[in-house]
Amino acid sequence: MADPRTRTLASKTAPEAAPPKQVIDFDPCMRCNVREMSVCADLTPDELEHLAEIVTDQTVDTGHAIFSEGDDAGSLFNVTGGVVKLYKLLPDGRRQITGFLFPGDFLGLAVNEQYGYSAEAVEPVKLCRFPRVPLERVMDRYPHMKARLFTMASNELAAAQDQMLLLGRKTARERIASFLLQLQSSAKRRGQPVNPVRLPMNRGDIADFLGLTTETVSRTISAMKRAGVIALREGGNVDVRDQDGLDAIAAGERAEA
Amino acid sequence: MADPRTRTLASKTAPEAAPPKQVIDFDPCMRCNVREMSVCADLTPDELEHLAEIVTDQTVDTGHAIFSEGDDAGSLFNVTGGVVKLYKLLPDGRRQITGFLFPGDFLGLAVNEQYGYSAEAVEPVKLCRFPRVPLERVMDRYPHMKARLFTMASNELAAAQDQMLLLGRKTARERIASFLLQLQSSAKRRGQPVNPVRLPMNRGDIADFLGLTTETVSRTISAMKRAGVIALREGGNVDVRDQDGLDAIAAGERAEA
DNA sequence: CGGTTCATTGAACAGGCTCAACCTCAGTGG
DNA sequence: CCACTGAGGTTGAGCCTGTTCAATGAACCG
Repeated sequence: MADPRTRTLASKTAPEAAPPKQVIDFDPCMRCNVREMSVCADLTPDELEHLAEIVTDQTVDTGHAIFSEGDDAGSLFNVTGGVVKLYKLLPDGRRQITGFLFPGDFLGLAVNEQYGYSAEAVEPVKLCRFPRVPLERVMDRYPHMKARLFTMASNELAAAQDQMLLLGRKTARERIASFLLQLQSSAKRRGQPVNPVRLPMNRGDIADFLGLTTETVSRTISAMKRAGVIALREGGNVDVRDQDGLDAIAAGERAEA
Repeated sequence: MADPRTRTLASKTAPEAAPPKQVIDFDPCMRCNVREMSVCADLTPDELEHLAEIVTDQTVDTGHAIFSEGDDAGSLFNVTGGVVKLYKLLPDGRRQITGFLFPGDFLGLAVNEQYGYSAEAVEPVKLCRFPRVPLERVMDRYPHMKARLFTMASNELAAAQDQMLLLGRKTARERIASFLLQLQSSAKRRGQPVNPVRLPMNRGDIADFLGLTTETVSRTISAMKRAGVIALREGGNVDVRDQDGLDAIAAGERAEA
């Protein structure tokens, strides 16, 4: 059994047959804290082992790039800790953040062999990295992993359509409220407290996500604070004081208040 | 063989075992004029036959809905003629068009059993309709059809990200120019003339796609006409007179002119 | 501490919106 | 044949939301 990654399935105990450069750790995927909500959900221990053979862990510090638009799209990534922002730039530097990623989310889908957007750490990030080619080989063996990837891409597409509605048609106040609700439901999905809402990104990032300026974001948040809908906690986190009010604002009702 | 659509694959000649209501036409997919650029590209005649068993043709008139947001997502569709718009609404009627679809494009992906957006005919549309459940059965047999669907969804996602950049960060002039370039490249991909550009949708639709108002769309087009970048032809089609100028405007260069 | 980054607030500005009038054109019916 | 109608498109005038420019405050850190 020269290569455990060929179609002849490797036995469960094959560390001695691994590439000599490093000892393969079969455990990281088994121990993965976000597996159940990631692209790796529903995999059998057997399948996880094959994944573990090709995966490498990676850490990225705040403000550092994971990859940049136009880079060769050599890998897919799964966020296991921290927060990532995805963005596109115009030649003159205007920036649009297309999404924030949290533990369990994946990134790296590309259409033309190249990434269509840049990815950067909002706070210290832990990732697992799947080199594309061997990953595809594994997924060819396990179609339901491909199906899972497809489901997650579909969810991303739906989120992108919501964001288009926000960017094209909502007011600044509605955008901020919608954003807070997004963070709440994202936290809920990951089993984290919905209140207070953690806001790991700075005002500039929020602005570039919502199609506004930092000043407008700041002013709008201040106004909602003044109105008693939210309150600011330490660390810049947001305490939602009037959930119904927030929901109403996001839905486009409640012009004042 | 009571039902040819069970997992036991139907033989090649089974029209007598078909539902009595209508004679199955094995040809429509073989004759399909957009197959090569659709989700059905690269299928073998054998696979096409199985598709043909579940597909039904459909026609939708201008202004009529194909489905609406919240409907049960029972089918996927492939556009074979005409133009479709996809959109989302806010409770007060504000509308964001998330995309225009042309022959070869597909629609109907859904996340929760329900469509997340509405689809309507911009001009008379011809569709082929794949009921979801039998389609998934067929795709389970032919994984590369699933792969093709995944590729097209990825392309859609990339387009959505471009659109977010447009909606969040581009000026009205840049949006119009980008839109015209989009139509050009879409026409090119389908082997249609790039100039003049056909504009089958009205000003209101363009506005709701670009996050503007009809007035701003109209004024901006008039300004570009005055500047000699474009000219209007009959049918509302647009003749691009200065392609470099249009490219420059879309890229954010050229503040005046 | 001094320096740097991020957030907040103020004042003036402007791009695109709102409201409104008018034009064109296709269809329709007297 | 022409008047009438209605929808879509264009243009104008004034306004408003969010931007720009600028100053100040707050937190962090070597």
